[in-house]
Amino acid sequence: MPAAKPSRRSSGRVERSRAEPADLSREKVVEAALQLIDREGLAGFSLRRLAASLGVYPAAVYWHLGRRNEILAALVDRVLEGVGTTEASAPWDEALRQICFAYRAALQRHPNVAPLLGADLTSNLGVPLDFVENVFAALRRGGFEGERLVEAYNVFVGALAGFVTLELSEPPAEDRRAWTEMQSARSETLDPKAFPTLSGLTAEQKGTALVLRWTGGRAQPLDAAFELLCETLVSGIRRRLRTPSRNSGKT
Amino acid sequence: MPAAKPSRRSSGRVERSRAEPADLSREKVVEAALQLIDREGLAGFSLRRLAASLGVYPAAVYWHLGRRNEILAALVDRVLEGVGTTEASAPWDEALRQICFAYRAALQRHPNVAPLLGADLTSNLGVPLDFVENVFAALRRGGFEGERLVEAYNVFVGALAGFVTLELSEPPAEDRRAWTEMQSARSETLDPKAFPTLSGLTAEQKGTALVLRWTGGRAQPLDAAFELLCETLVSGIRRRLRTPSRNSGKT
DNA sequence: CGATCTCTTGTACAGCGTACAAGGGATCCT
DNA sequence: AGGATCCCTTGTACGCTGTACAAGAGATCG
Repeated sequence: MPAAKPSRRSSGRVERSRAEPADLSREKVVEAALQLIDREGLAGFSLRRLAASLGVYPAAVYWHLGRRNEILAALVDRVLEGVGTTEASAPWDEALRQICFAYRAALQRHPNVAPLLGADLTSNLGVPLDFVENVFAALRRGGFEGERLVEAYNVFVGALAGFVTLELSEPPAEDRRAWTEMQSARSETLDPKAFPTLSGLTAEQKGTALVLRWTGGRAQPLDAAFELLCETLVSGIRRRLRTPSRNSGKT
Repeated sequence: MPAAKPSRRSSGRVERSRAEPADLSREKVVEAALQLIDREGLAGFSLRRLAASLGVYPAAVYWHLGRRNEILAALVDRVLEGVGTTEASAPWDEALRQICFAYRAALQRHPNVAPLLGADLTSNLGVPLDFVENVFAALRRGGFEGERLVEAYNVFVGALAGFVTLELSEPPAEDRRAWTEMQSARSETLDPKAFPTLSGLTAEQKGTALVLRWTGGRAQPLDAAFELLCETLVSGIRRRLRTPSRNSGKT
């Protein structure tokens, strides 16, 4: 005898008249997931909430997208769409710069997705291949081959993705205030004996320094640092081209 | 009427004779948490499992360490212990290099902790301040002041921490095989039209390239890439010293 | 000897990811 | 026309999670 209302053990569904067709699709679910995550953050995202936002039972979204990880991968793919595209005519270092800025811009549009890219190998399945292709292509145009090609690629991608994720990370939405207070207290009450350099910093400096800051990189983008990062990566990689390869005379 | 055994609704505790004193302490709990995370990975870590491994009810560990986030912050602090220390006599760029390698070595000892540092602002509370202090101190010794000091710091810390987290991230432990197959299938069946550069790579190259690889950075450390990253950061930051500051004539 | 403090027990709540049997409704085959 | 087949959704269930809190044991102190 099924109860008239689910009442307990929240079914994760919202009222919806039976007449409407629901009519889900992969794209619709991904779009709804993105909206939910933009609104509530990654922590506030769950299959049940996603289902509820579509007026549907959890297993329905499950059917279209599969497990949680696959949903997130699809999300990553959606967010990074087109991030790899560069002007084919651009010189290789210029192409790298374009990719840097496009990547960051894409994540700034959906900053709550950023954590997925920094820490979770799972979501790598979602990274669009043209992004990878174009980084490799640019480096090859620049003159990299073999081992050193992959090295340069890893440095570029690792530093870029890592930096952006770190920049965009936010304090936990729930106890945001407590966290903020604790963090700013920590950096105000520094023992000048133990931390001479740190205690010499101005409050504004501490407020924008990566580990010390008590606000996420959304409110305060680290634009100057990011530009410096790009230039550093490009020039460091270019510099590498000039150093002799161990195997230079081999082939 | 309490049941003789907890039986259902697993209490998260393991059998332990009442006589033993438990006798927890902050340090013991942190140590147990670290062991658990080393063994089972971050996903397999929960307050209940931690409590069980100590033969204690969950609320007991709660009492000593507080919420989950605070436990994780304590963990980060524990893992990064001493990572900041440099020879005071070392020139600034050498000090930065030392910090790079010490940071990576610390996380390689406990790779499952890595995701915490790349993505979660929460765990920043756990980063030891002497790490921050010494990066700042080195950069200041190098000649950085004001805005550019913080910029250089952010580039260094962001790229370093980001890269290492990315390098050490692993596929989800549960369906590791399915994931591996899917990922390697993806990079073998590349359309050479759409991805000419990628499909020209050897299997070994694809297996070590950051987004494409189907194995984590623990089995295959990206040593060469990491060294290149360090040199790139140091040289890029040094290069910055030579470029004129916008406000140069101001003060 | 009783009060206070420190630490642990025991239980509860709401929410989570995942799984699966069942069924409605359209479509297609014969 | 009627039945089988497929696509998609409903319902419900299981075991797990973080967090909370009242109650009590045991040591310490006045």
